[in-house]
Amino acid sequence: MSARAASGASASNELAPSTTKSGRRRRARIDFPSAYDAGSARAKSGLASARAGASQAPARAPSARRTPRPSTTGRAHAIRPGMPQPRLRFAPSPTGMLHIGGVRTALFNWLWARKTGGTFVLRIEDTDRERSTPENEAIILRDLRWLGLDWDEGPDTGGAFGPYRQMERLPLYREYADKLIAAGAAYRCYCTKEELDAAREALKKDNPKQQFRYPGTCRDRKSPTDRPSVVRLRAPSDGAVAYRDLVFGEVTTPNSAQQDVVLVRSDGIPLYNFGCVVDDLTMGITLVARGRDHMINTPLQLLLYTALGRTPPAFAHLPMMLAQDGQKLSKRHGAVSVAEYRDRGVPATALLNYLARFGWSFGDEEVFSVTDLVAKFDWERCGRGDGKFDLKKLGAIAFEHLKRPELTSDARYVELVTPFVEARGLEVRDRDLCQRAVPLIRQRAETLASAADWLDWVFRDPPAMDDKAQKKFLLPERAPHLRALAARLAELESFTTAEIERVAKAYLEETGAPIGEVAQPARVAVTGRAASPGLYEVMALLGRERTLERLERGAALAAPAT
RNA sequence: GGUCCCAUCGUCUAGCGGUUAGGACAUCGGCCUCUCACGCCGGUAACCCGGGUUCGAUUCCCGGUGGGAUCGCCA
Repeated sequence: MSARAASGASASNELAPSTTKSGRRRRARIDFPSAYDAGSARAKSGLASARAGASQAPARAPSARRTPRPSTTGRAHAIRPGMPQPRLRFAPSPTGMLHIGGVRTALFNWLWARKTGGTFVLRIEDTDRERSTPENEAIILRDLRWLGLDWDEGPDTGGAFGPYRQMERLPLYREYADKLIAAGAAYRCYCTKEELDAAREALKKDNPKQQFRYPGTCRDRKSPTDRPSVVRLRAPSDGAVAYRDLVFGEVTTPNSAQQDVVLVRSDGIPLYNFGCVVDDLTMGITLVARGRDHMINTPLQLLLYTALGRTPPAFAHLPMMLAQDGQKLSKRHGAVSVAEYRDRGVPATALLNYLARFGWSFGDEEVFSVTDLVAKFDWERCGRGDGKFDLKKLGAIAFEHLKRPELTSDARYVELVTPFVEARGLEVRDRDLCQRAVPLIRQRAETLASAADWLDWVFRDPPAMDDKAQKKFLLPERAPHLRALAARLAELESFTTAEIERVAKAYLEETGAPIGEVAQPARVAVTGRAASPGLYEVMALLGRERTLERLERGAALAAPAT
C-alpha cells in the first residue's frame, strides 16, 4: 500500500492501514406469505384475525429451518410479468451522519429497484425528536446524491404516497392506532414511564438476568382516565410467526417472545415499529430490505400487519457489517461517515462497489461498475454471515476504479480530481493539460487525494522541491548533465515522448554516463521529486518551455552560482 | 438469561455430495524497469468440534462450542 503513495512528498493520501476479520456466507432462500412475492402463490397464512391479532404460523416450525435451495423456477422474488411493480425504500433516521452501514442498505434497495424497474422511496424517520435534526437530514440527502443513489419519491421530490417525513404523517398513525384499538389488538395504557422504569430497575436489582416485561396493568382496564396514555400492542402469547426471508430463509419466532410493546407515545408520536409498519403499508412498499439488526423486529411487525388485516411486504435482511475488531461499526471504530470517504478521495462508484461486495458476490468478480451492479445484483447471491469492514480492500477497489479508464474516463477523472488539486492551493486552468496528465498517474493513485499529490508538479511552478530528493540527486557534478540535456532538447523538432527518449538515449550513449546519474537528477529538476511517472512522458506533458526552464533551475540548484 | 441469526485462508468470498477446496485484498519471494508505480510469475495461508445420513461429507440433519443481534414512551 505504502507503495502507491506519492513517495516524494506528502505520504498519507492512502486509506488507512488496517486489519480485518472473518465472515462466511451461504446460500439464501426466499418468499413469504406476502402478496408481493410473486413466486408460488403462497397461501396468505391465516392472517386477518383481529383479536390478539396475529397470524398463527405453523406454531413452531418442525425442524428444517435451513430451507432447501431456492428453486430456479419458483423464486419468490423473481421478476415476472403481472406482478406489482416493486417498491423499495430506504428509511434513515436523521439522528446523525449517513454512515456506510446505512449506505449498504440503501444501495441494495436501490439496486433492486433499478434492476426491476421498481420505485425507490426515501423516507425520513424523524420521530426521535430528541436527536433528529434538519441538518442531519440535509446531510443524508446530500451524501446519497453524491453516491448517485437517486430516489423516485422522497421528502424533497415528493410523490403520490407522501408526505415522506414521519413527523408529517402523524394523523395517519393515529388513524391506524385507533383501528388497532377498535379491533382489540391494542389498548391504551396509563402507566407512566417513571412507574415502569422503577419496576424495571427493581427487577434488575432482584434478578438481573430476567427480562422485564410489561405487567399488563392496563391490559383489561375498563375505565379510561384523563391521564396521558400510550397505545400498547395486545401481544398474543401463543402461536408463532413465520416468514421467509429472501436472504435467511424461513424464520420462525414464538409469540411468547413478544411483549405488549408501546406503539404510540403519550404525545401521539409513533415508535419505530409502528410508524414503520404504517408507512410501509401506506406507501405500498413491497419489499423491505434492511440490516440484520432489524431482524428481531420483523415478527412483531408481521403481527401488526396481521392485526391490521393487511398483507405484509416481503423481507430481506442483510448481514451486519462490523468493525475490524468484530465490534459494532461506530465512530469509535474507524471512519463510518460517507463524507469522510468522499473527503479522502474515494470515488463514489468505488465505495458502492466495495459495499455491494460486502454480503453479496458474483462468482470471482471483484470489480463492478454501477451498471454492472444493477444488472447482476440478486438476493440469491447474498450471504448470511456478518463481515468485517476492510479499509485495505476498499482502497484496492478504489484503486481499480481510478486505474481503469473504462470505469473512470479521463474526462471524468479530471472532474473528480480537480477539487482535490484545488484543495492544495493550485489551479486547474488548463483542463486539457490535466486530462493529458491523468494517464500518467492512473496506476499510481489509490485515492483522489493521492492523485492530486501526484499531479502537484503539473500545476505548481516552480515545482515544490523535495529536500531529500534534492540533496540526493541534485549534486553539483550533475549540473552539466542537466544543461547538456536541456541544450539537446532545445533542438528537438517535435517535443514528443518518443523524440525526447531518443535524444536522451543518444546522450547517454555518447557520454557513457550511467542512466541513473542523468535521469534521477532530471526527474528531480522537472518534478521536484525522486518518484514520478516516466521521465519522458513527464517532459512531453510539460512541453519544451517548462521542461527547459525546470532543467535549468535544477542545474542552478545543483551547482549554485558562485 | 429469553428470543432470533450466523460459522471456508488474517480479511471479503466461490463452492450448492465426489474439487490438487478457487478468486480477491493483505503478506512473502522473483521478474520487468529511468524513479515510483502498473503488470507478470510463484509461495505461505481456511472448511469450529462431535455425532449421524450416505459408497462418499466443506456441502444434508442433530447437538455442542464460538460469534453477532435484540430485550426503551431510540431507530
